[in-house]
Amino acid sequence: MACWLLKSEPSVFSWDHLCAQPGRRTAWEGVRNYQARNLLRDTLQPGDWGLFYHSNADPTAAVGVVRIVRAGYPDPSARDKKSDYYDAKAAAKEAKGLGATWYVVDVEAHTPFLQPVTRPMLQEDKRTADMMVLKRGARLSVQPVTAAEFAAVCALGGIKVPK
DNA sequence: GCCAACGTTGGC
DNA sequence: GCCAACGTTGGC
Repeated sequence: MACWLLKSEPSVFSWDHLCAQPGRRTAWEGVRNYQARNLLRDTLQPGDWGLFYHSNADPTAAVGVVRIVRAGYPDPSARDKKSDYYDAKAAAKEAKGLGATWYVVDVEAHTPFLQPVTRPMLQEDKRTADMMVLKRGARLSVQPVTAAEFAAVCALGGIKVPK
């Protein structure tokens, strides 16, 4: 069972937005970075855990645990003209049967943290201080997290490590 | 709002 | 294929 950190700007899509979705689940749309795309397409698996992280936020923090509930499949927003994430080139390629460019997984809200685990908290705790999200210039929106880091963040958030 | 870091684009 | 210019991300 792998663990991940999923970044989202709460002004665009927050934990509360996720919880308001039918079934508290959603397709993790709009990732337009090849490295993150590869993880979504090839590596994330149903049953994996994710830390939902609010970037560009006040506070910038991990706010809850999500579960990956569907493995990678083509991102519907890439071919949806009405979507902010529409990608004309990718849509044309997909329409010709040449395969999708962008991928999503489905995620489901599992447990909110009792308190947000803020960036300073992550920096100060030696169990989490090496997390990728804290590195300078770490822009990857889907990041691997170790099981130990995941457990520590859950503890800091005041919840039991889900299993 | 600033700006450093990063990824992508495009001229050559 | 190189690399400068550009746009975006995201912490502060």
